[in-house]
Amino acid sequence: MRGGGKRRRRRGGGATYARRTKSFVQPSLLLLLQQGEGHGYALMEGMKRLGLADDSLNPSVVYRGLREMEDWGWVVSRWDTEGSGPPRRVYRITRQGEDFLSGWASDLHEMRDTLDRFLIAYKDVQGGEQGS
Amino acid sequence: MRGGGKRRRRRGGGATYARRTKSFVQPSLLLLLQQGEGHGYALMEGMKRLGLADDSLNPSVVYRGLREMEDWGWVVSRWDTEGSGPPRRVYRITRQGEDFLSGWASDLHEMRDTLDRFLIAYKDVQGGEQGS
DNA sequence: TAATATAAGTGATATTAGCATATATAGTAT
DNA sequence: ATACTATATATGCTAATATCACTTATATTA
Repeated sequence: MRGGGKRRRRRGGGATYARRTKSFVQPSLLLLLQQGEGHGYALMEGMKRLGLADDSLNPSVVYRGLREMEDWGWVVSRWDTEGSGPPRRVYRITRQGEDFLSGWASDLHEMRDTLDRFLIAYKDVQGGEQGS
Repeated sequence: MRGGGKRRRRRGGGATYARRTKSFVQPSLLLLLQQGEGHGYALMEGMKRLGLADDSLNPSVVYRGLREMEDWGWVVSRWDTEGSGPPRRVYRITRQGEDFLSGWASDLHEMRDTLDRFLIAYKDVQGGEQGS
């Protein structure tokens, strides 16, 4: 579990591949961006809408997550000053980002399977020894 | 997701309830201990056997996880010098530990559901735009 | 003009994970 | 006897990650 093995070679910006399974925010952002470009605030709302985050999600996590991914080349951004309200930094996913998301998804799939094994084992134990 | 809400009151040892969903090692250890007492090394093997960890699991994570849980009162330990090989520190889960495991399990259940939502959404997007 | 919603950030710190290494006991091979 | 291997527990240090508290700014509404 946990990414499966020691693929710990460093990337350009200081990130490692091993971090892929850890954060859930970044893959969620990439997932939303694959459905069309968007800015931080809207993406944050989108995560809540899809049930990928709740109100405890701090905006700083989103904004930092996006800037970080831009450093790595998974997304690119531009300023949007049209419309009302403060200017928005609008992000678009890159080809690299899409590739990375794909790998991330399979790691998360593994993680879900591990969680399933845990939950099944837990239920088994619970069922088998009610009044120890 | 991520434990649902801001239940961030501090515990005795400095741990927070919010950490519950994070580590996967400690709930796994408690799960194994619910099936009978055991020492660190054996528990580590047990985790691998159940598919809850792979070879990348560092023993220090297990040993520190156990000592930490002893500080919190989820487990108690004794030395076992019988049998061959070096002495083993044998752990047993406490009532408190069982209660905590139960809450941990429901957090992990939530987490699995969130992962499922992500994976389904990802599959949908993948299916809908093959040649963008 | 004050409050609210929207929007994007930064600085500092807390938490968690991982790597490298140390120590020790007992069994097996040379 | 000595070296090697498996078992067993543990600590120090550092890297990675998450979270908290706070700042800045624009536009709308009361």
